[in-house]
Amino acid sequence: MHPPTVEDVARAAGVSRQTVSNVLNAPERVRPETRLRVEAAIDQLGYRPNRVAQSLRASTSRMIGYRIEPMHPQSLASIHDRFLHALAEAGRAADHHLLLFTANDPEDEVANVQALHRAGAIDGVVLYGISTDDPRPPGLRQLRIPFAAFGRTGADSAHPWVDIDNAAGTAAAVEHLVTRGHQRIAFVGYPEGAAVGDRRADGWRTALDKHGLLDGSRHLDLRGEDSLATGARLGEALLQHHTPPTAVVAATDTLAAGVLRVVQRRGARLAVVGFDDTPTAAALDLSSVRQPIEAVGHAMIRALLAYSPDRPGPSAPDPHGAEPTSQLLTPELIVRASSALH
Amino acid sequence: MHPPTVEDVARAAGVSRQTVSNVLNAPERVRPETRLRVEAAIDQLGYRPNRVAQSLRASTSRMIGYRIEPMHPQSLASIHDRFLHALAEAGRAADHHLLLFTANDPEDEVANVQALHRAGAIDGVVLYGISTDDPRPPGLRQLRIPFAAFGRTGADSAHPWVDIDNAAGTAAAVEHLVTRGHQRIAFVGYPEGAAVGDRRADGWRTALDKHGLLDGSRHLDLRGEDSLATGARLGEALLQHHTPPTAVVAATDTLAAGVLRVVQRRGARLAVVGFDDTPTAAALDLSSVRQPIEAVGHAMIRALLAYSPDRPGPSAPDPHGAEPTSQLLTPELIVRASSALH
DNA sequence: TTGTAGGCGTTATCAC
DNA sequence: GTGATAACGCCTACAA
Repeated sequence: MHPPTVEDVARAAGVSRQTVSNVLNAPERVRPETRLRVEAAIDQLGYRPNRVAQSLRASTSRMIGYRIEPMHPQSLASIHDRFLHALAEAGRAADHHLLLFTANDPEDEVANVQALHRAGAIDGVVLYGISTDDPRPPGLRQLRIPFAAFGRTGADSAHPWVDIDNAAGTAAAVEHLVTRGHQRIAFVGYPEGAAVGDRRADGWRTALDKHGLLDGSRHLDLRGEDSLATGARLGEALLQHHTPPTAVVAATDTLAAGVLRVVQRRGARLAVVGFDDTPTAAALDLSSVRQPIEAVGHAMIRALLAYSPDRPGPSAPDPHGAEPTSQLLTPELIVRASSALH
Repeated sequence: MHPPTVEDVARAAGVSRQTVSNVLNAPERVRPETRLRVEAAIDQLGYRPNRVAQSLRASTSRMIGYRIEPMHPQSLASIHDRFLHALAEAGRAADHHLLLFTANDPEDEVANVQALHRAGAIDGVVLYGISTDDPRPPGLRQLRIPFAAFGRTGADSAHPWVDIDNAAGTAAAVEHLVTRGHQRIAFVGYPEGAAVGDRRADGWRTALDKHGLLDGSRHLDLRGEDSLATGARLGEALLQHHTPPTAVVAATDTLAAGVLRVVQRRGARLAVVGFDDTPTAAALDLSSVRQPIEAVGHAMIRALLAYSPDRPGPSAPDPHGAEPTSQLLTPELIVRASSALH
């Protein structure tokens, strides 16, 4: 009726509980013939070690917390789905599972993580959508709760993080456009101050400068919130400029889609490249910079688990003092019609 | 150092462990003054009951399994993100959390659910994307693992499910279009045989019939796989028909987006309504039928937990024999430019 | 090589 | 009203 326990397996195999445990955790210590008998019993009963009991015993839940946010309605589909799947897949490989929770804001997230951690429900947490002055890294560090962050804050980076090279992404977009003959290439991005947005702007600026095109394009740097409407508004402004650009690099697919809408409505000729390669980009035939999100997920799980070894013994070096295993991954440009037709 | 336990609280409050437990689980049994002292100690130490120990003790993990699928690349952003958040939120209200796992296919999913269930890691599972002949409901039923399904299979419905009224959704789209004066309204959907697709086609057909418009539109019923390319191809076919429609109801936003692309490319006048109200719909200014996905999430958690009472004692009636608390929820049409301009 | 004992943190049961 | 005892299933010493 109830799932079998070691006890049941032991009885079935005619050995003691510990022999069963040894077969599972230290097979070399048990005589082959005994092992075979025990393994047969395990198979026959369909025995699986009870994870809850294991967790209690080891004071390790093998669970990783993750806050699932309500989707921002004004923004397009994010790459969130892909990221979550990558995390789950990477976790599986390390015999860890994801535990989803909700929160109202970053402070609330820290509080909920602390509660879950104290309750032994999670060993650590993966942070998504890090902002420049994100309160979560310092908060969790102070609580000594293991975590890994997707993205970097402004100053603090003395904890595991994984990030994509945003500047390299926009730079690749510029390279592509320059190769296709564009000279005046605009940038449409977030307001200055957002770390991700600033890095994407940097990549655009640096790549232009490398080709000696910065002087002709520097004034074509427009910013606004991440929404379709803003993209459309900024696109409009670009088209009405007295020296309009022939191409635009956008900081997000959402902004790019807004620009694209204006372009199509006006029948203008303006190459557009977005960022994130959301499903919408494919739908719009929009060239976009694709984040290697699967690799990010795997790197984050690795970093998190390295940061918080299974059982930090008292003699082991303080994991919080160890050098974090952080990584910067390079995105890839996906070229589609929006930048390749004219 | 380590999180405080009942023991610590008891010591701090000068009572025994059980009194602490009573304060938490049967407050009426403890003298008010003692209770206050214990509660103060709990607050001061920041004590949280260890969920793992609770789970072991109660043989209930208060975890709900959920398979996270890799996103289908050819399809647009799904409503998956919203759904997951709704589930997590609803779970929180019931003191349950979601545990994410991966699987290669439905059979593998059942196997993984069984493993997790035997291991005591989950109490039940929420099924997403049910197809007509889905192997998961019968499989899980046979394993006596509690579950709730988003969607219905062909025959079997003797288990908790929540579904949206797909026919009502397309019918609402038709009503809207008829009100705006359209007479020939086409349908673009999945190949026949898919339960969801068939129901959406039914709604279209029935609504047309109600207005006596079915004869003029019956031939405008095109099917194909759920992709942008297919949508574009079918849209093309519709435009070149000798009696072309003036409006189209699509079974998904993906198909609708494909149609829309052709419409814009050709400058044709054709109203389009999609289904799912994905973020892409907003990006394309595409009217779309929106599923009340938050309500679905809540209903599913309710159904699942009602289906699997906390501790099904041997004397309790077999939960698998109880009447399932299933629900059909009505979607809502979101009108945008794609169907409201002309 | 195999078996015996104890405890991870919680709560239900039963005395006091 | 409060406190001792036992048990959930597992694993890690230690002993045989």
